[in-house]
Amino acid sequence: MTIAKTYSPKEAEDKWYNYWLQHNFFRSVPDEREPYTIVIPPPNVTGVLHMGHMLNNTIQDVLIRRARMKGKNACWVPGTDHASIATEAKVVAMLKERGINKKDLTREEFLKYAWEWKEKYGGIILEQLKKLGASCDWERTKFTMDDDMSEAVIDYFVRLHKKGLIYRGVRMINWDPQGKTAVSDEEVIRKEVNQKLYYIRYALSPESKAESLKSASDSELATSDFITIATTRPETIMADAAICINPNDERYLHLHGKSVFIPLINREIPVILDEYVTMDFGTGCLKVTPAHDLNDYALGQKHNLQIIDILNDDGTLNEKAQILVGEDRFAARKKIAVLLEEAGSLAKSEDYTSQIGVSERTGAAIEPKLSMQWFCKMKEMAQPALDYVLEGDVKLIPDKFINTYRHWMENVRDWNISRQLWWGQRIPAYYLPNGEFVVAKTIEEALEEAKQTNPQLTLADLRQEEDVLDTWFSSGLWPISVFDGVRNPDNAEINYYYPTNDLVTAPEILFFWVARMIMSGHELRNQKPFTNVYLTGIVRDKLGRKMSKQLGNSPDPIELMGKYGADGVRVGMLMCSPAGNDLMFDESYCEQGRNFANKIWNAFKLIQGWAVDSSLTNNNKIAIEWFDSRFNQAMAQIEEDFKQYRLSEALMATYKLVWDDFCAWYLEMVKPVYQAGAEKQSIDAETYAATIGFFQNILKALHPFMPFLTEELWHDELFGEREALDCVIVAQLPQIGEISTQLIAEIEIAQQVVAQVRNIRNSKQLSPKEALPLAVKANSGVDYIKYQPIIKHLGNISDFNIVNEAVAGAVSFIAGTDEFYVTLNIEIDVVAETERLQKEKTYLEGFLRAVNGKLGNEKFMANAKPEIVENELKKKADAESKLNTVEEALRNLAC
RNA sequence: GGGAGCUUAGCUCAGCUGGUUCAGAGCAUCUGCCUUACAAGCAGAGGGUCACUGGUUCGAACCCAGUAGCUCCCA
Repeated sequence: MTIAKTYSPKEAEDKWYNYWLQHNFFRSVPDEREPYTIVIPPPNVTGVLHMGHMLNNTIQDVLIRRARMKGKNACWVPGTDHASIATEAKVVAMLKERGINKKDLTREEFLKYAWEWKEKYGGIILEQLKKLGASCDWERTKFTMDDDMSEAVIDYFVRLHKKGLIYRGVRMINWDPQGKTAVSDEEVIRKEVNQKLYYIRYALSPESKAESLKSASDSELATSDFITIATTRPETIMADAAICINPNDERYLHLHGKSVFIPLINREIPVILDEYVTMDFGTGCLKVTPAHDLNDYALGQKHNLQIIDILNDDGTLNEKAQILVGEDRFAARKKIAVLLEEAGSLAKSEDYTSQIGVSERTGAAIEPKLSMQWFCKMKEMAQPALDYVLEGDVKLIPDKFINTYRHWMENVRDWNISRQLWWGQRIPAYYLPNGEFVVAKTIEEALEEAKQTNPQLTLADLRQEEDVLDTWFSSGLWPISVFDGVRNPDNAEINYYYPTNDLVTAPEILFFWVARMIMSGHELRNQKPFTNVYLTGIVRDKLGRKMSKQLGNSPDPIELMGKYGADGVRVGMLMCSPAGNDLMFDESYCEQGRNFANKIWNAFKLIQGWAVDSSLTNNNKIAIEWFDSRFNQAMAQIEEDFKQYRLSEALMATYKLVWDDFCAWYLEMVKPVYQAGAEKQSIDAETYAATIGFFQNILKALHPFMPFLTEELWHDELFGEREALDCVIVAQLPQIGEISTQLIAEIEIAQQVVAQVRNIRNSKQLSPKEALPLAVKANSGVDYIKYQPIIKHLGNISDFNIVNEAVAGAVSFIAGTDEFYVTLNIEIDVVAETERLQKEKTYLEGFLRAVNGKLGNEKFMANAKPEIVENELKKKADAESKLNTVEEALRNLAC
């Protein structure tokens, strides 16, 4: 391999991704190994890759690659969902550009265009995932509207309907006037908006007026002539069915049993009494509009009020409004305010902020609307789905989401599953001429069933429901349907892969999706769909704002990978992503990732420059033994981090192992002194072999995080000839070997010594090239002779002596509990040195006091666990020993 | 309005069962270095009243109560 100075990811990425594909490394088929399965949260087929996907899929890829390297049969199933509202909206827009109006098309014609659109743009996001390195089994790619997937959805619908879990009914639903469809409660986003609160006068009817004269209070809100209501929606007054007041409201006692006229259209409506009305909001008089408000609807039901729906499906006013017919609801609001003003019915208007619901998909203000819809009963389905989580069969990571989950599941309302769209699975309900319907998988089966009540019926008499099912209804089956487990519940694949292991998704869709998969898993298989749900945070910019197209604060993932390399971006994403917490993303994390890749590249370059000289003996036995221990220690730590899904910590442990332990210490310990003129630097055979072995293990440890760089280096000739299938992607992670904690601890002291010497050089402005003499007066059991070569080499020490007495006139420092002396050729600043030592002495004395305080405290001795007491005793001994050393050093300085 | 969570260094976060020489990491900052792997680097350093107030305890970043600020979910 030719040696570039820096790692350039571009070629490596394309090369190795294709290589992996060619050799089927992502492919999984059931075998005798333990399966490890992840199903991708299917991205919206209309989508393009954003930072949320990057995070989500990086995590999945790390998990799946690691599983593969642990000998599991790793299967990551990719795919997309059909996103009915979003996709239909895009197709409608596309048609509009071509001058085609959806209304002029039949359902079949429209679907043809929609599929055409899907074929053209639908695969983009999956292609983008490949750039990231996603090791999905692409042969398994699924789309929620594939024939088999749709069939599963229909089967499931029929099944739930048979069990009485699906019903049809009139309900107040969330209507999206732009998408012209109902949306579920979960798809409505609450938004704070500035509105106006209009105060409108309703005239009392003549007989009401005559009577009320007697009892009228002097309230200006309700004189003998009118009462005033406050509303944010004056355009709906034409749909009013009553005015409601609180029976306890003393201001309005005179209105009990009276009636009033709606302004402008002069329709008479009753005044009703209900404690529901808040007396201190607005005027205490509430206009009741059952067709256009959820609460008013309930009130209307209770008081048996008329329902007048004055809105069309697109949000314009219909004839029932009598005035402003054909105007959009928002235009009508402005116009009616003017009309009311002119009519003298508008008392005043004031600014008011309140929350309104907007459609998650189209952004349109949601219109509460009465409509016949299909519903899925949630109570029965929610209970077992809640139990899976509460009993720990399904683990939410982090577990703080259990509370949220429980709260939602315990307060869940029936799920509106019908959508007034064409793009999706059409509900398999068939209406008979008499208005009844049958639910069946096909029209033929429906006819069979219908014939049981009316044998005369033919296919032509049946009319299929126009609505399609909510996309979540199909994605709720995802972990089962991708393995064909709905249609063929006992097939080999579903039995092998299901339940899946880990699901990686966003907390935002805990209910939309996660809960519903648990429900369908329970319903269809009496099993959980997955064991662990890893909930990622939302990717925000460094100001904490959610990344969005409108703000333009989201970097383009593809450009980002071009700039920092896929590995760099993966590292960058993971570095700042503790589970369940939002991450404040900043490009500098990717930069750090890129720098890390470069560091590894250069460490490799160093080793590449070595050549074995068999005449040399191995002087690096301790270094080798030490790094071996450190490596094993780190691997154990990383294993633990993964068990707890602390991915960012696992990455950081790997990062430090490579950068600090391997590059900064190990390589510096063993690296041959530069031999001028030599093409390669001579090194003994044992050190060379050990180092290459370490490097290879490091590549394995790094691979899940940085697949491309590691694969690139894995195939270098440095490691000898490789078989075609000998790739790090399928290499097995090293077994965790023995860890000598003593060796690690002692090397740590040696490292401290080296750092202190360097520090002295630095602070005295001495050149690193100037070798210094060092002496140690050891109280501890550390065998410094053993570490002498390392300390001498790394600290650039001329002589390293072990002494029994303090060295006069030297700068001293403490490492561990031992005192070290560096003799300098320059005058020692006695004052500064004394001050430094004095400071240390004060600290140690304080520390010792605290420890002695504890040990002298009867309650502490009585209550603390024995090992804690023992520890305190050790602290005491150590501190006393150090204090002696410092005091001695001070005495030395004084003379 | 109801519920949940968060607040630790300039930034992003660890800190497990209250007890290690426990106040940590990475980045950023500062100082000195173009030292034959790497300036995308090396060597070293500084930086925190653990949001605030009280309580429990021999001992509190950690447990409890209250206060403030922030975030999310539901209505």
